[in-house]
Amino acid sequence: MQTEEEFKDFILNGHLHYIPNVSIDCAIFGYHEQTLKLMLIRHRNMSSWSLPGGHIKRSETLVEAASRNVRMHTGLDNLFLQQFKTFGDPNRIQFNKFDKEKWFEITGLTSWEGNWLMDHTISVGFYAVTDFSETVLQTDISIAECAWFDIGSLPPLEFDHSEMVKEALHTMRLHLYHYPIGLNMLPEKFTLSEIHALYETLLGKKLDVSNFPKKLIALGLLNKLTEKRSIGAHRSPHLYSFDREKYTLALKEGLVLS
Amino acid sequence: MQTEEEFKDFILNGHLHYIPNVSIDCAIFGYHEQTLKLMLIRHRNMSSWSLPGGHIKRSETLVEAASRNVRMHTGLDNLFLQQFKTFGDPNRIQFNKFDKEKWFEITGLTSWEGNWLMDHTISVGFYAVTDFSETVLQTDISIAECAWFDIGSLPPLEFDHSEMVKEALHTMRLHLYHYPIGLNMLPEKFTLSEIHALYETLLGKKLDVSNFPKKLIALGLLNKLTEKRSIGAHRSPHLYSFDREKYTLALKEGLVLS
DNA sequence: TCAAAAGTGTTTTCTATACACCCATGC
DNA sequence: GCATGGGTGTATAGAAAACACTTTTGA
Repeated sequence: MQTEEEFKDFILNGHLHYIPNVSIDCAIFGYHEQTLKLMLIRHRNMSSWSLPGGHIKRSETLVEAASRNVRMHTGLDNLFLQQFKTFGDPNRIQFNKFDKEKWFEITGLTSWEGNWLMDHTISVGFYAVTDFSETVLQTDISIAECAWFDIGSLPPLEFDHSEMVKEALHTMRLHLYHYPIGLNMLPEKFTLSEIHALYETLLGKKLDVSNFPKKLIALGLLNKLTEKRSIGAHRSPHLYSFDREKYTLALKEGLVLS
Repeated sequence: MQTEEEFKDFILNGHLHYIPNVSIDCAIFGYHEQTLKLMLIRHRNMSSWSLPGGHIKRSETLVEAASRNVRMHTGLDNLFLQQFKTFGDPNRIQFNKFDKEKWFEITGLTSWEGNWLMDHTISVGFYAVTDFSETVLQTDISIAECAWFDIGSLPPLEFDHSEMVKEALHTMRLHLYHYPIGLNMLPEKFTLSEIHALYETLLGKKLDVSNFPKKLIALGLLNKLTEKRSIGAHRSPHLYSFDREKYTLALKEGLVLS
C-alpha cells in the first residue's frame, strides 16, 4: 500500500479482501550487542506509537498475516513467529480519539458510520525475534514513522498495546526455555559467549558463566567448529553453529532448557 | 435463545449486538471418579458433534463471552477458564456443508449471501474444567444435543475442533503444573488419594503415590482438617480443603509443581 | 489376625549451582 | 610474564524418584 489511491481504496473497500473485525498485532523484538529493542510504528494522524499490525487477508492463515506484516516492516522472512494471546476488550480501541477531519479528507466520506474499519476489533497478538541490525525498516502510506526502541524505555503506546508488549515479553521468555530461539539473532558462526550474552539480554537476568554453556551443549543443537575467532590479546574462543536439522526438529517438538 | 422467533432474529440481526467474524469455542473438561470427559454439542441441522461456542457481545470481554457460554451449557459459574489459542485458517469452516434448505425455512431468506454469520470467522479457543457430575446440561434452540464424551473416544468433530481439543488438552496439562486447578473438580473436603487420582486422570499418567502428596502439601495450598473420612475396612484418610486465600493468590501469580 | 489402603521415612540418584583453576593470546 | 577473557573440572547442596516400612481400620 504505497499510494494515496490504494490507501483510500483500502479504507473504502478493504473488507472485500480482508476479514473485518479482526486484526493481528506484532511485537517484533530485536537483539544486537547485548541490547534488546522493540519495533514500534506511528500511524499517520496519531501522536503516540503502537505495535505494527494489520488485517488478515481472506485467503491467508493468521501466521501468514503476521508474517506478511513483519516482512513488510523489516524486510525479513522466516523469523521465529508465535501467537501469544488474543485481545478483545470492548474498549480497547477508542475511535473517538481518531482524527476525523484528516480521515474524511482522504476518503471523501463525511461520516465513518458503517465503515468496516470503524468497528469493534479483536486482535491476535504475535511476537517475533530478530537481529535488529539486519533489518531495513520500511513504512507504507498509512505509517508515518517506524523505529526501534530500547525495551527498558518504551514510550506510551496506543490502545492496549502496552499490555500486549508485557504479555509478548512474558511469553517470549517462557518460550526461550522450550524452543531454540536464536537462529535469527546470531550470525551463522558464533561463540558461546555470544549466545550467552543473547540469552542474558532476552531473559533480562544473569546466567552462570560456566553452567550455561554446558546446558546449551547438552541440548545437542550446536556443532562445535574447528575454526576459532581471534579476539586480540585473549584466548581464541571456538566458533559454533546451529545444527539445522536438530534445530528445526526442536522448533516443532520443543525442548527443555533449565 | 429459546424460541424459534429469537433464533430467527439472531440470524438476521445478531450483528447489531454481537461482533461478526469472531467467535469463541470452549473445550469444557469434566472430571469424575477417575474419568475425564469432554462436553460436546450437536447443532441443529448438523450430523457431527462440535465444541460449544458462540459469538461475542459487543459489550463483553472475550472471557465473559466464554464464561457466558459455559454457564449456558452447564449451569456452572466461576470455573477455571483460560484462553489457549486462536484459530483462523481460511478453510476452517466449510459453509457448503450447511443445510441450506432448513436454514432458508427458518429465516425466510432465499440466499445467505451477505448474512453476517456466513462469513470467514476467526475463533478464540478457551478451555474450562469442572466436575461433570455437578453439571446439568442445557441446550437452546440452536442446539439439538449436548453430552459428555470420554476423552479417549471422541467422535469425529466438525470444523477444526479436533485440533482445538488437542491444543486445549495440551495447554490444560501444562497449566496443571503452574496453576491450582482443582477447586471445581473436587468436593469441598477431599482426601489426598482423591486429588492424586484427579491429577493422574487429567495428566493421563501415573504419579508416585508417596511423593505426589508431599509436593502438593509443600505448595501450602491445602489445609489439613481434623476430620477423617470413613472408608470401611481401611485406615481412615484425613480430609483436606483448599486454603481459599492462597488458592486465589496462586491463580493470579502462578506456582510451580514439579 | 489379616487384607487393604493411608501415610511416613529412608536411601539413592540425579541435577543445579558455586567456584576454583587451567588455557590461550598478544603485548 | 602478566593481564584478560575462554573454557574445564569438581565439590556441595538440594531436589526428585524409588521403594521399604509403619499405621489404621473393619471384617
